[in-house]
Amino acid sequence: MEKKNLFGVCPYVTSQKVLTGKWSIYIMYLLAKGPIRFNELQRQMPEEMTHTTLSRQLKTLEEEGLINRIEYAQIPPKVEYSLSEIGEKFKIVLDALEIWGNEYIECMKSKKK
Amino acid sequence: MEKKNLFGVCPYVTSQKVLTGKWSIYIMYLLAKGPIRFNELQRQMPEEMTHTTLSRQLKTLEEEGLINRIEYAQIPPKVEYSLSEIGEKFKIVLDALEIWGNEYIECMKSKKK
DNA sequence: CAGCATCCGGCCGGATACTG
DNA sequence: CAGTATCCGGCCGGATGCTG
Repeated sequence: MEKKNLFGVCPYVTSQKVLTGKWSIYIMYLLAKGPIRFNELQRQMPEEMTHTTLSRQLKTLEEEGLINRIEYAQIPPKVEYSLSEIGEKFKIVLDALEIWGNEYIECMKSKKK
Repeated sequence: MEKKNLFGVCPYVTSQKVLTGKWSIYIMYLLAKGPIRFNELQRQMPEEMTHTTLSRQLKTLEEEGLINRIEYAQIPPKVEYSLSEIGEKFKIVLDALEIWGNEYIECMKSKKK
């Protein structure tokens, strides 16, 4: 039996692809709180990252259709990012990740002793 | 304010790290069905991948504590992989991913037209 | 303020070959 | 059957500098 590329077919393979970026989950988490501007977003990221990197990640997520980018025609420029419709639905994944992530952290702590 | 590495603190950052591997989600999905042997696992993976690659991914997941590796002392060798306790709890994430992944796939289909 | 162009280095996954 | 050793190429993220 021929093996196939299941991207766009299997939900797990597809999700994996979307979540590959080093920051995608955290960006989605921040956007889930509401629309946010570029610089504010960068400030809230957990680790230092250049705007180049953040910009690239956002562009990828936008191309994947997870987020919306709204540009206001003004000086200085203002751009707001927000979750798209399908991005909003991603919140159930975020919820699950939050629960599991906390359990995992606890689990690791108790093993280190 | 100093930015910090929130691995082991923030559930999202921690989860992201764990899910970076190109195959991690699908492996977890297959293991969630029950214990499975190495070769059988490889056969069920969606795309062709060498055993070297699979072996490395499994080792990583094992080091992270998500899966158990049980080696049976026999010839020919037999090794079974299964979810650890914290790995079992990961199922809620898998469920969320399955739901969202399918919605995402549908969403993309309708946009391509 | 937001973004792009470009360069660079490291890491990760794939391929091949060998071991018990 | 399962795994390791080694090499290699590509991709992705980080750094820097320029644009409107």
